[in-house]
Amino acid sequence: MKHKGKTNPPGRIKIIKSFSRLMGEKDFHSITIAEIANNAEVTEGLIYKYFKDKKDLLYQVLNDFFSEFQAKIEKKVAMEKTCIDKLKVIIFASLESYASNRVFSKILLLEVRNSLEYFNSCAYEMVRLYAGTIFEIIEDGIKNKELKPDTDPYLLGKVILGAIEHACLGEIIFGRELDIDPVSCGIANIVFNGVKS
Amino acid sequence: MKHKGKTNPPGRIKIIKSFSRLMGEKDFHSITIAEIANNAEVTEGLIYKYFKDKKDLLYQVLNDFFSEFQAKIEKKVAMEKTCIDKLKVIIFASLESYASNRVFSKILLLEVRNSLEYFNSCAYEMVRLYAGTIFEIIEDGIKNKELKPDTDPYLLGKVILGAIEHACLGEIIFGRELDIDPVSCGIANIVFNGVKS
DNA sequence: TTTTGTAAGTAAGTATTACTTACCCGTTTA
DNA sequence: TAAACGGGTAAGTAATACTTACTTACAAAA
Repeated sequence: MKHKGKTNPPGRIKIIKSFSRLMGEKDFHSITIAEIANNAEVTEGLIYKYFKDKKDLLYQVLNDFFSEFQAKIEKKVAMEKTCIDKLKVIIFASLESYASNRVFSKILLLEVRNSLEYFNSCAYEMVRLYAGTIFEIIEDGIKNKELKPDTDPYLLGKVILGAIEHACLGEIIFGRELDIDPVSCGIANIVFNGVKS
Repeated sequence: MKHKGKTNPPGRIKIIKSFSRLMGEKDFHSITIAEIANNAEVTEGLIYKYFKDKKDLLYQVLNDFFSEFQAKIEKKVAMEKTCIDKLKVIIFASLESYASNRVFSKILLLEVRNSLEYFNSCAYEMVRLYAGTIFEIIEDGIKNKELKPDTDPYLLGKVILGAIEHACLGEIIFGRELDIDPVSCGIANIVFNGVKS
């Protein structure tokens, strides 16, 4: 009997909590199903009631985190008027989320992209939405002349996303603190004004 | 009896070739040791003569690729005079290498960063060298006034690295062709001149 | 009130897979 | 000439992801 996803029973919650905790301590591959089950005080079999396999558990956890992240971003973006301010908010809020939720950022930036299944998951659907809003903001910015007319919106989007990710990658991997403010201002300054004098 | 690394026997070469071939077809985790051994026409045991474990094999292959990559970059950079031209060359050459060697880019961008062992490997040592040269070029560019004086060299380096990686990530993951020229020019244009009109 | 269906959870497997151990054989070297 | 060593094999072992068959509880239908 497979779980249909209509309810959220205590066992499932315990599994997700246990797994998230373990992801804070080590990498995905070195976490075992037995470990997750023991830690959650359920049996191994129950994990396979709620999750297709180990990776599905990873994707569902990411999906939960990303929903929250996406909602926060949308709300903050809606409060800004100009394209540049919206993008600045996205840069800041993304860095803030990555810095404050290490498990989330570890999963998103380091653990899922290596397998193609991920790109068919619900989690990836959300990521596409997030990227989509960035592209739209840029397109609007080009239309209303805030941004240079020859800007490639997709490329600019990728540059911003890549900059955000790479700027906090070291901190995420090595568990260091990240000083969000100067980093997000720095990225915005580089991308909007350029570094050539 | 462990291998000391003084020679490069045919078995070792066959293993590396076999593994590289398989990495072109699927992700690291779904490649089995048995598969690598069969494909290389050696026994599983031999793999553990030359490689500590499966991940060590991954790191050694990456190291081989990266040496080549690094040498090519260094040579091209040496031919340029200005900081901006040097950075442009790095952007172009990096994208070119990622696009022309998918196994290399898959390993570097998608398969190694999730485990801490990698950051103690020789391969990572080379990556640090590569990043180091970028930082140095930027520092020189600030000193000789090519770049704005308030530029944070480390942050700019990360933005460039992140932009390069993210700009070709989709193509690497989904095996699509990448049109290097417009992408590398586009990144350079964004980073050097900014997008604000 | 009985029955029936279903969701939550358990217990004991199985098959796969990374890794080990003990060994063989030819070349060099002390 | 024997010991050491490098390249390679064969047959294990231990661990770990995943399965299958089962129990219990409970709610709705008959």
